[in-house]
Amino acid sequence: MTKTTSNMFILKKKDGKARRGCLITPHGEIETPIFMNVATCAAIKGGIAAEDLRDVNCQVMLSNTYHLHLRPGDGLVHELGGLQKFSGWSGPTLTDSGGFQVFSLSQLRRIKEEGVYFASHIDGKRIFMGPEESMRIQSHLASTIAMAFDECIENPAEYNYVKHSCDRTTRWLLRCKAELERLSKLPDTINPKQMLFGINQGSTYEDLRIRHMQQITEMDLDGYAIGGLAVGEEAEEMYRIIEAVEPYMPENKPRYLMGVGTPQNILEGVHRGVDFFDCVMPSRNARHGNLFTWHGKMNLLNEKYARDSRPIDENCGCPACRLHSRGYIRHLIKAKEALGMRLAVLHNLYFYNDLMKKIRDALDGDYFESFYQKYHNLLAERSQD
RNA sequence: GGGGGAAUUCCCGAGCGGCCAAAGGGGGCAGACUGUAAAUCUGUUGUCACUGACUUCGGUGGUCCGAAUCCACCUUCCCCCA
Repeated sequence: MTKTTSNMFILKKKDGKARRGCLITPHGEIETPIFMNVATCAAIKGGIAAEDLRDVNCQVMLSNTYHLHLRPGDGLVHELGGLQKFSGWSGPTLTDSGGFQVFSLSQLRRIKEEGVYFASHIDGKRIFMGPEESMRIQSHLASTIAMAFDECIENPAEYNYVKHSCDRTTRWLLRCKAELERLSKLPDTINPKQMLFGINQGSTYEDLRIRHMQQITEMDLDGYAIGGLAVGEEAEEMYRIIEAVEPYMPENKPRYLMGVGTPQNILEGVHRGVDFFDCVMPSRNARHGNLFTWHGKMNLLNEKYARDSRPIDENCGCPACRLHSRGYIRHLIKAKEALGMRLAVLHNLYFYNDLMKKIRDALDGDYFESFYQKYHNLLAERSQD
């Protein structure tokens, strides 16, 4: 892959395992630790536009290869200028490879050495996706960061299956790298500096995790992700795996814990040396009335909030909290007014991005450890407010 | 004025002699959600001293071992004919 100064990770500071960094990309700088906002189909569900992402202090928009390939088609997105022009989001983007769908659409797929045969969840049509297809689609989408095509295994998983799956994921990674290098040289490639992150698998087996991490870090990629966690195992087990595998991750490359998680999970992840996170939780839970605040979680749909004139969180500067009461937003969600979900999603995304900002501030100000001690349990509790 | 039909638990609506505290929706209440097949899914929704008892199917009375279900009258509503 072409190496230029525009794709560079700078590790600014460390506090224990926790890292404060910056990834410089052609689409802007990404201050880490960071939470990426999930926009699977090139939009955050709940009616959130690119403009709103700026209001909510989003740094990176994350979209999905599989979903955009099926609809509207990656060729169409390419014609319309790639993900940035297509969505109106001009900042950095990351595309997930479709590997997670191999797992989440497991009823509709068959895995082989060459790739995965899916049945489209939209119309049942048979489609094939392998490493080359995933890279071609992501190249069309022109994301800042492309993810390797992997198999995400549900936990618990059988040791031998995991071992063979990891080896296949490594072979797939080699093919991803070769294909993306080829694609980046093509004249109609929108983002010739597209980065590639490899993905570590190995379920909950520390030896397989380490072995696989050693395999993929030999390839000198732009970043390394830990995948296959928060998919059925206990949180403590997830932390154990991160701790086991972290020493084998290069210091000078960004580290991404895929699909994680709760505010508490994220703080624990940072504490263990992770830089990048993403999760559907803030947006999905918001749509269902579950909100995150600095005094714990709350279910806004609960009757006790019906006559509550306070904002969701008094310490929040999001568009919902600046102007609206709990009682009002609760009413909107219950009445199925689109605005209700929108405000709730804006709040949760703002909260997550604000959490990351506060974590970065704590690292910059050398008080991360006390920040961690103060919040790592509080964030998981139910709000008593 | 004559003829016909209907009234069911918060709402709509099924049930038409025992297996009915009464299907199914809606609404209410609560829970879940971790690289989004998710504006979804699950539980619960008469009362209580809750593996049982009690009250409930427009009202009153009756038939029957037993009635939301059958009969009589009453009340209200709807439709058709005048």
